[in-house]
Amino acid sequence: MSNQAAGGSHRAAPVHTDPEDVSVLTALSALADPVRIQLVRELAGSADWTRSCGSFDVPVGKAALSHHFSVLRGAGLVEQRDQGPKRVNRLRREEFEARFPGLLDLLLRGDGTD
Amino acid sequence: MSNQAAGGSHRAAPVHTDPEDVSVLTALSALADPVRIQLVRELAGSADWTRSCGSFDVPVGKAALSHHFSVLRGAGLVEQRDQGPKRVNRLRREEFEARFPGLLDLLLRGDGTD
DNA sequence: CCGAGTGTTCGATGCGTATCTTACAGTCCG
DNA sequence: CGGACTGTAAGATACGCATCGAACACTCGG
Repeated sequence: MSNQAAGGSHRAAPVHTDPEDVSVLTALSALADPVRIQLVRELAGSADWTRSCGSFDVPVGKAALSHHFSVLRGAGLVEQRDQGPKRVNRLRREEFEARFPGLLDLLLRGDGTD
Repeated sequence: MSNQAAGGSHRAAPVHTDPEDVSVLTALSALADPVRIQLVRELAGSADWTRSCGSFDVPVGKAALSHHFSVLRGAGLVEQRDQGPKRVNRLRREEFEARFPGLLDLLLRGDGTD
């Protein structure tokens, strides 16, 4: 069972989806939700691997939060890594941009119009 | 009752929303639906004002179809005009592109990946 | 080894919405 | 006028999904 080398965890690694394998419908569905939009925006304003799941200021419980991150992973928007007891996140900017050019920019440049 | 000059109708004119007044969330929600994606794509492949609502090859009844067009109007994606007994459509490409740059292209250039 | 902290999973619930059927309102043509 | 055609409106239904509470799994520090 040689798995992690440095700072690894013995937990089930999060399942990631390559943005290249994501359909337009899946991408749009993932982003068509107020909570997930907020997550992506907040994540975009932070450095990679600096935000744990619980560190986001969203008005939902942790169960729903976990679900939202699962959806974001499935859409190739977020990458997660276990760091001690926490699960830290990274927005897959370049990869997602390569698959859906301009889409992320739309969200991030998005006015408050919500 | 002098109302319309050329080819007018006495029906309640469809309510349109200016793309400028559409939120990102509304736009994404409108496009996060298989039927509406197909409508937009088919509409994009046709000349303006040449397609009546019933001329689309979608697997839903006309009631649901009417609803979908209502959503597309509300997202500033489609403009409608009454032409005789039919209601003809036009994709608001430029206006929508100005509000959400690249979003329509994403859909239209979208691979079959659905 | 225990306890605090973090996140996932499961079951249940509520709400939005996509859908259909039916009925209705216009428009046009004969 | 009457009938065919087109689209909307209203009511009913069903399914998806966002949410929550509770239980569980894992990590780390005393």
